[in-house]
Amino acid sequence: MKNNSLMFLARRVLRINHSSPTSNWRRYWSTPSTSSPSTNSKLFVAGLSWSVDEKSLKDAFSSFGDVTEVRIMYDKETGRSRGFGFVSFSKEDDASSAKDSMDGKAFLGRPLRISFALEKVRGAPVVVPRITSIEDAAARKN
DNA sequence: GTTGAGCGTT
Repeated sequence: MKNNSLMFLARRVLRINHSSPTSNWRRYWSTPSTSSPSTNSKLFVAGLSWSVDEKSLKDAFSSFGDVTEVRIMYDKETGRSRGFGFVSFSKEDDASSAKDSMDGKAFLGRPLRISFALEKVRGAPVVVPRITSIEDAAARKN
């Protein structure tokens, strides 16, 4: 029937426009560049009170291990904290234990939200996966 | 004197 062939074509179009590019976009957002988030020794710390500075943040995390870097993002104009920052440990083990025990815990009146940081490096080339057309992949198979 | 999810260089 005519409708059957139309549906067949429609399904193929949907597969081409949806399935493959979707997985490419997922990979773009979930794979920053280098290491996987689970092996990251840098923590993303949000939920900070606006009165928290880098010193008090480092003091709070130093009990879990060697803190190599503490960075809080400040507003460019007002100079006040933006409420989140990054804490690096020399050992991933310490970062992991610090995250486990500090995540959700209140710090200066606000509950902390901690997760492993994405490896964002200024000047690093952005890895954009090539959008491989499904026709090429299918043609290569044959 | 304020606001409240988030992934970056003030």
